[in-house]
Amino acid sequence: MRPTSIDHILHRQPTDCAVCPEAQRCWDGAVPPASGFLVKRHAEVASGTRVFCQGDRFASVHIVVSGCVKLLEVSADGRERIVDLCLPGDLIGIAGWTHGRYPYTAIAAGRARLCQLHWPRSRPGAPPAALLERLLRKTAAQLDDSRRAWHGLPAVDRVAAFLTRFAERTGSSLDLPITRSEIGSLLGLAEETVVRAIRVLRERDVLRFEGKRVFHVAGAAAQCGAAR
Amino acid sequence: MRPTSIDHILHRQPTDCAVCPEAQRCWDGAVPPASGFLVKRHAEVASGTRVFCQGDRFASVHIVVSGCVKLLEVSADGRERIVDLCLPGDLIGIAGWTHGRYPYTAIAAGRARLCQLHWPRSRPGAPPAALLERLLRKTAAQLDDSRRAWHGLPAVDRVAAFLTRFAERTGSSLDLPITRSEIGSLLGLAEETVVRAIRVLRERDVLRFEGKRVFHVAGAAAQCGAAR
DNA sequence: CGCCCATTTGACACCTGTCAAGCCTAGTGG
DNA sequence: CCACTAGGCTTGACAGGTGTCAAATGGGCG
Repeated sequence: MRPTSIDHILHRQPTDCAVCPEAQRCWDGAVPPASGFLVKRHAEVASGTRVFCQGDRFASVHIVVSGCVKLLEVSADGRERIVDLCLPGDLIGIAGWTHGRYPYTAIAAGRARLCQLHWPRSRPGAPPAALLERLLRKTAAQLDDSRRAWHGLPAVDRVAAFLTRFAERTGSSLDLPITRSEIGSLLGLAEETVVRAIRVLRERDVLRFEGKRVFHVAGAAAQCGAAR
Repeated sequence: MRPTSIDHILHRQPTDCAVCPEAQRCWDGAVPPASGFLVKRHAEVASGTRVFCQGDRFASVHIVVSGCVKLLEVSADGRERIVDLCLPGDLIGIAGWTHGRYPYTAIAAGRARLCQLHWPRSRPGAPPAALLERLLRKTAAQLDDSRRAWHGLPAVDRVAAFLTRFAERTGSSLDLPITRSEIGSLLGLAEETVVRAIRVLRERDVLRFEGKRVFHVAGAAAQCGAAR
């Protein structure tokens, strides 16, 4: 499917997150009204929709409300790599603020809903303090998460850790919105290695296939530690 | 050497970064006076000095001014891992703000100078907006950097990328403040693999040993791409 | 139906981790 | 000054894990 841009959906007035029932998840708690938490709420977009593109001038930050967004980076030598998979509550594009341009492309993986933060255009007009504080907390948490990556773990454990984390954040029953190849790119593994790792996990009853693409994860973290 | 704590050095009055000649590097530009950029400047500490400890209650954020600080994390299964190596300009400990406790231990690797940010104690009294903005920019940049990691690269390329990045930030002649074993922990490689990778790079004339521990890196990134 | 792509499986080379041993340097104490 | 030690560094042998290549299978969609 050819990726389509998200731009045509943006003709809305800003909404104050204070009146949004889902603000709890986005901001890790309630937000006070009229303190700068203004967003444009997007309609649900189809899988493959492009939120922004690597190299585009930074415009604003997005938050994932539902679904899943993948971040793709094309490195200097031309190889494409999946940098991260963003789930509800995750910030997207904040790195572009510092650099002036987005360092990666964001594409919806499966249907997704997003909010686009209202971002001041003028240079001195930075976002208000209350918003900055939440953004900083969230970004710091994401930085911490990304450091806690799957360094040095064998392939099976890496895949198990990825699936466990994914399941924890989406519910125990999950329908993976990305291909094995993309999981491999994200984890630094070959596609075939991911397939074999998933087979091992299924044989260990850590994963159960119900129907075709629906998985069930049962205490993968515990199994992982016990079985090493 | 037994790690000593940094606490005894903290009996200083806060300094405004606006009057500091090194603020340029810390904040990526000049900072306006009296806008909340207050720090306690630490005297240079010896290698092995502990800045804060994993599990300690969050107190404040530090910035590396000179030298090098390593972040250690002891995971749930007891294994120790080097999470990151922080160089001048890097923020340390911001993750503790969100979590309430520091998620890793920070220890000086080689002599280091640090500044401790003046941090409000009371909950509503968050840092001022100008400071928050810079912190957010820096944290976002660090997040972006950490995502650009060495995923999937072969060992030689990973070590080359690490050394190149280190050299870029410290100057072309470098004296590594950490052991091969620690580099391995940081990159997710075995100590012996790091040694062999360094030997390969030396044979390729990417690295040159001058004296005993002094290296010279010559266009490792270019070599790396060309030689794959 | 026929094509395209994701998934899966097998064979095989080689990269990397593990185990073991020895060397080198700095620091320590006699 | 020298022996001694501890820890970092290096090397070798070897097995196992992982990437690569190749091919078959299956599902979705025109």
